[in-house]
Amino acid sequence: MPELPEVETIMRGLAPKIEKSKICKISLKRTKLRKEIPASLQKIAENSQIIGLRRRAKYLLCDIKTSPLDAKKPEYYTILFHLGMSGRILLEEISPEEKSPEKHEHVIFFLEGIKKEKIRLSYRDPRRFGMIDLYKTKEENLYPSFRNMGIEPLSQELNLVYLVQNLQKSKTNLKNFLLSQKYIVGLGNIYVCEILYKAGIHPARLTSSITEEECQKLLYFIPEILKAALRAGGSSLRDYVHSDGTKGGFQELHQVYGREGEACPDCETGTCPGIKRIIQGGRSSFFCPEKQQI
DNA sequence: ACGCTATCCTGATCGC
DNA sequence: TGCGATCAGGATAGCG
Repeated sequence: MPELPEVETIMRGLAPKIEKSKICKISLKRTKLRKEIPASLQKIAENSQIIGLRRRAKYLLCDIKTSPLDAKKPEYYTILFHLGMSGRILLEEISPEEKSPEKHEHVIFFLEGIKKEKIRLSYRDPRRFGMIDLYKTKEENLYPSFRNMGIEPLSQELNLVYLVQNLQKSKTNLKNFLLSQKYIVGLGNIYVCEILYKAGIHPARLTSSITEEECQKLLYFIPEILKAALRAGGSSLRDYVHSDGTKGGFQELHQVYGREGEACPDCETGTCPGIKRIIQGGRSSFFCPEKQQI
């Protein structure tokens, strides 16, 4: 389940290898993922140059500059990738003919790097929860996914005023608030569970009941957990791997996620009953009933 | 307008 | 051993 640290890690691994590359050919094996891949992708992006890679929320964005055949001005587009639950983007430095597509390999980009090397960039996604889309870069903020989207958790925008105001505005519990992408982006089930555990706040607490002191803990642990996950290269549970196929290591550092029944790492033995699991909004929440009281 | 629920999908795992 | 049931959950349409 690629969340902010996983997408950022993939982006950082990919960027130095494909920036300034030319997209020579795009091979579409299946066009229906979570939504239809636009039919214009090949026409617009083939023969374009990759200007840069970015991450926004859990989206990986690839900025391209087209190469019109006639004397027209180039146009700037962004190819958007979302990895859903099981998406991977894998980079291999091989010629196109050296490898036939694997199962669940839906799209393959054949690139030529700055040193004329051949690069095969493939999008694989067994569960097809991901998406690939295209829009004009300057119209990015009109793109549906980016309208009404919250702020980046590692930016200065995440501060006490912002958090207090939005917690008051919201009428849900803290787990759903952090997961919704409406206030803060990039957090998924794993990191929300880990953040609430370290902050010592029960996931079912109503947002309106969160004190200023608790806000300060959230403001500390949201970036802290994300940065620790980035240092470890993300969390590899099922499908997530880096663009070179290697795994992240943060799953070893999960304190509560997926650890129902285990002892709470922060509690002294005795009264703590260990990690519990509840369902909120159809999703598992892992927490310590001793540290995180309702 | 907001919050909640169902939906999409397949591989891994569990229980009989 | 085999096979059906269950679980995992990000974003979003649709409902109340």
